[in-house]
Amino acid sequence: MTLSKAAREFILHWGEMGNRWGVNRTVAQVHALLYLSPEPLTAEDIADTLSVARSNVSTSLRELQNWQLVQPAHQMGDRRDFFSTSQDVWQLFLTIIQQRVEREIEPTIAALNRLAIEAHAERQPEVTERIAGMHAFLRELHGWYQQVSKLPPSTLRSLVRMGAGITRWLPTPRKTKGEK
Amino acid sequence: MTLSKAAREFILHWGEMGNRWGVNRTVAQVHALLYLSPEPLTAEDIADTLSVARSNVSTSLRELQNWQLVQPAHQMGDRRDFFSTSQDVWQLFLTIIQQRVEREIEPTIAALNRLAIEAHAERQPEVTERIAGMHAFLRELHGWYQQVSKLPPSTLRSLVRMGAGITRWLPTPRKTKGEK
DNA sequence: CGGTAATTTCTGTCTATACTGAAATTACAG
DNA sequence: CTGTAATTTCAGTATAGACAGAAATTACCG
Repeated sequence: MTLSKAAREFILHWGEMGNRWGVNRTVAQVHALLYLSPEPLTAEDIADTLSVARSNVSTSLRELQNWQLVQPAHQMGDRRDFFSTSQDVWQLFLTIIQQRVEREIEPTIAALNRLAIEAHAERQPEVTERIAGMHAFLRELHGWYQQVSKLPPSTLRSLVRMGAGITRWLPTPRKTKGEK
Repeated sequence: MTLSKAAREFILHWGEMGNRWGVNRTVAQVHALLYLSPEPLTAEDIADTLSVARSNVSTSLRELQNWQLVQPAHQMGDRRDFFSTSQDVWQLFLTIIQQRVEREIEPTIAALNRLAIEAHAERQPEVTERIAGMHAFLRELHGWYQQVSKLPPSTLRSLVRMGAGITRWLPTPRKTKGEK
């Protein structure tokens, strides 16, 4: 399969972005390709299109499936696996956040909890204070995420669209533009 | 300078986290150390404490200053630079987000804008559609961020504390727990 | 049961980046 | 200026992680 210039550049840019956020470049590229593709693709399609080894694609697809970003599907009369990803960007975004929260934020909160206790036992008031501060912050943010992520997508999107305008509706209203 | 066990583990964990999010491990460790330290430290303090080369610390500090996370300071009668970082976790968080938005999100939005036009010119309706979808999503999120990041920290924090409870106050109220 | 297509796993190689130590530069005191 | 402390730059080395290709495994056909 051959890519248009725009598609190629999109995939390259996505690989680059992935890299900056700690995601393997090939993994990000495979995902970008699937995102662009109107139909599911086989691993071989992907390898050919991106010019990477078949085995590399296999590993990347596995990784994307672990992240729940890519699903395999089958077609009648074809033994190969076809892979696809959601084309709903919000859906993708929420999945990625959810995974990173589970894999990184939650374990970190647990670790900080333990370390705050340890620092306290070691009689290190400043260190205890800082670790506890970070711990409280992550818990706060995590609590917010937990609640917000459970909202129906439409509510979530309107919250985002509202932006800071939200403060307009709060019980102790802030000054709005134009007021003195 | 010698670290307590809790401090050492905190720094190591932070380095690991940095790594997962595309930040150089040493850079993250230097920042973690400064975060824990009650007073500003010299580059040499840092190098000794973390057991890395003095030059490596120099580069990491430069990087952290570029990210506006670390500030140099001077003390009377001492020619050395002393470095410190904010101990306000919210402050740190907002700075990091701001930097990543400027360096990565904004350029990506610009690139997607260009690529959507290009894909359209290439008569690739599906590709155009997908790129435009991603573009619209990032713009939406970016607009939200722009507004919210300008709120006074206290307002921001109460929004986070409120979590999904915010929906309670909206003009077209959603069902709240307990209601039918 | 073979036989074959598809896929995964594994091992060695390669590459990008982190890191060190030395050299160069800067800043400043006397 | 000259000497010394502090810092940065730079070139070479080391290392972690990405990747390819071969071998092994799996799935399914007749």
